[in-house]
Amino acid sequence: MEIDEKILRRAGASILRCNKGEIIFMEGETPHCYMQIIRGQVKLNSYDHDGKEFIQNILEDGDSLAESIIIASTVYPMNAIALKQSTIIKLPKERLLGLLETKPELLMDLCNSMANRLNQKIFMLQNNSIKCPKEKIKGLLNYMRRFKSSNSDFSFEIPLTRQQIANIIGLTVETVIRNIKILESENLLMIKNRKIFV
DNA sequence: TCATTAAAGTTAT
DNA sequence: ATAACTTTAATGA
Repeated sequence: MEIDEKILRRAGASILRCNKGEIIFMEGETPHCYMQIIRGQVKLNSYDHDGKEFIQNILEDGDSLAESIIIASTVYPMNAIALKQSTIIKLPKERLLGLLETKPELLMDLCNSMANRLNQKIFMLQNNSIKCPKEKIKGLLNYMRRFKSSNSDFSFEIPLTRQQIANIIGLTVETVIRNIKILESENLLMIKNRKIFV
């Protein structure tokens, strides 16, 4: 979901700047504003009982932050933390709802974006229930390059660190590293300057 | 087999 | 320089 910045400003949006590592919202808080990243990178995460991080999503320029939660009128089920210095535009919930009423095109955008988010969740659920770590990693990498051509020419760079991959699929970095090397030896990916290409 | 721990090497800021 | 990330190795569940 990306609402034109001018529209948001006209509707009374404000700007929030945050530095790397800053918490934008936390699990359990009530959402008051629609938020959209103008520039930057934000992760949505949560922690399990013994503090192990689970990354739910990494969002970038133009992405909205957990819009389904505002619409559902619940409490945030995850934290949002800036991964880079970021500029975020915020619009109070009531104003967002007003916008959606006056601009029905936005409703369709919202619908589309929620459908995509739902698809992503379905994928993650299926992929993360796979036991074999190699297959889990393969699944994630394959999902990331879903809009690229199906034949792998190793032209798509995975924009994740190994630690991030591990925290998305619930493995340790070491296991991710070992299996990525196996996948490389099987010619299913390429490593160049520590970056993974599929 | 994978997680954990520790230690060291490499890259980015 | 210092932090962040990657890698290897040993050990244990």
